[in-house]
Amino acid sequence: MFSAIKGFHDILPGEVEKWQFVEAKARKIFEDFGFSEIKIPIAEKTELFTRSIGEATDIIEKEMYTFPDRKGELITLRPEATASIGRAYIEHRLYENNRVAKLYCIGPMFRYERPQKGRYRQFHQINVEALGTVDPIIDAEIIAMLNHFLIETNINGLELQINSLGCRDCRPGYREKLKKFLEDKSADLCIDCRRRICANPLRTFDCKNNACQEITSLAPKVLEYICPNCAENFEDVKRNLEQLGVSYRINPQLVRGLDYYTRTTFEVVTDKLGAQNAVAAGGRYDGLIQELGGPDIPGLGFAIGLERLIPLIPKDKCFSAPLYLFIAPIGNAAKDRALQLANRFRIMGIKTEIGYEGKSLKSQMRWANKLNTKFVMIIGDEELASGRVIFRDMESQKQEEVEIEKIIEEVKSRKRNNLK
RNA sequence: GUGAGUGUAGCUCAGCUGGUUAGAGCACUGGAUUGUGGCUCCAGUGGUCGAGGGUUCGAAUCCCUUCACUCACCCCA
Repeated sequence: MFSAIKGFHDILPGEVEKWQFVEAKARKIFEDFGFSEIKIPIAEKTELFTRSIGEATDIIEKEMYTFPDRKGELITLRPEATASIGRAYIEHRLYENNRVAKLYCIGPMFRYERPQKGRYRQFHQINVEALGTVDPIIDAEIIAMLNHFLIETNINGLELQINSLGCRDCRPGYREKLKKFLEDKSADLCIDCRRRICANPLRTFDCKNNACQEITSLAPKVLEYICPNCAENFEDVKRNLEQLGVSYRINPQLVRGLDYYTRTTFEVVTDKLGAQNAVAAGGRYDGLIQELGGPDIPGLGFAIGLERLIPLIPKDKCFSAPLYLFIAPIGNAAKDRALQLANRFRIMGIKTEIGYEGKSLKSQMRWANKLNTKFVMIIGDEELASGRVIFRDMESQKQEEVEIEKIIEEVKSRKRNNLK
């Protein structure tokens, strides 16, 4: 017997309705905010990711699904979407006609990690990117949009945290200061943090070790070292968020894992998910497009982790359209007729189901009940002969014999009047 | 990659320190109700007890190996 490969999951009916709900909400809201959907390949040349994400990150070092294609070229299943969107943006010169490109993208990502709660090898993100402006208005706009989206999905208990990481001018200086601080204390740091000092000192802030946290809480904070431009920029973002009524908490220890982030960063966390608590996260990446070989164009964006968002959504908010009609045939001749009738209803846009396999009427009624249908149409030899079928209202338990054509007309007119 | 926990029916789980025919609830099928759902009652279908090896008169139970899943570290959405 086959099972899905480790860390890959099926999303079954009953669960998939939440996904549809979330995706529909995202599309509607993002379009209202002026974003357009972009569909991009799930695989890219490996170098695109090694260039953008950062050589020292775990994603590049050990988490990518990389393989040679038939000609020996290295291909990678995308571990994140921003690099691909950046590539598409440059390749199709989306910067030429539009001053600002506002894009979103929904789809799977792949990282070869050990699966655990909220972390899978194939996982799904909704990505949002705005390329082409440094205006801090758009930082606030995007965060406000994310905030609005999360409110609309009926999730509570989320916290929005923001920070600024500085720009390419001021970040290196801060990085060195932090590095020096950590080197002095390295004897008291855990083994992972000692490794981080060189690889990515900012990430020591994310360590869960108590001793490390005590030390990093005393470490110099980015916000104290960013240049006046970055500081002013951050003030603009905060002011705009306040004016939009978006509540946030400044977390001076908030850093991002990917190398390309600059200036504004943000993260939405929950306490209901266990260790993987970031539901959505993002920030600015002003150097990325140039790094990928494009013009020096700034950008920012965020990603929502759907496997993390969806468990938080109350189940009763999402359901598929209710079944309107269940046709229960008795006998083979009735089955053919049932199929023809069902087809007519379905073409009219009426959600209709049929009983299969010549099951007993009792069994079909049970099934119809389970499907929560509004009406059941019973059609057997007698009905076939008379041209009148039994039409049963499941809720009121009342049923009547009606001519087939009459029912079709009746349903049609109800649909016209939007009575379902 | 490291650590811990769990694998018994389609699902959720019982099964005591090894003891002979492996259980319950839900679900499914049939009947009570000859062609009528939800409630009730009765009956039935369904299991190589994750896999392999070992100890033993005897293993779902103890030991070893292995696989899978889960959670945590790491990493990150």
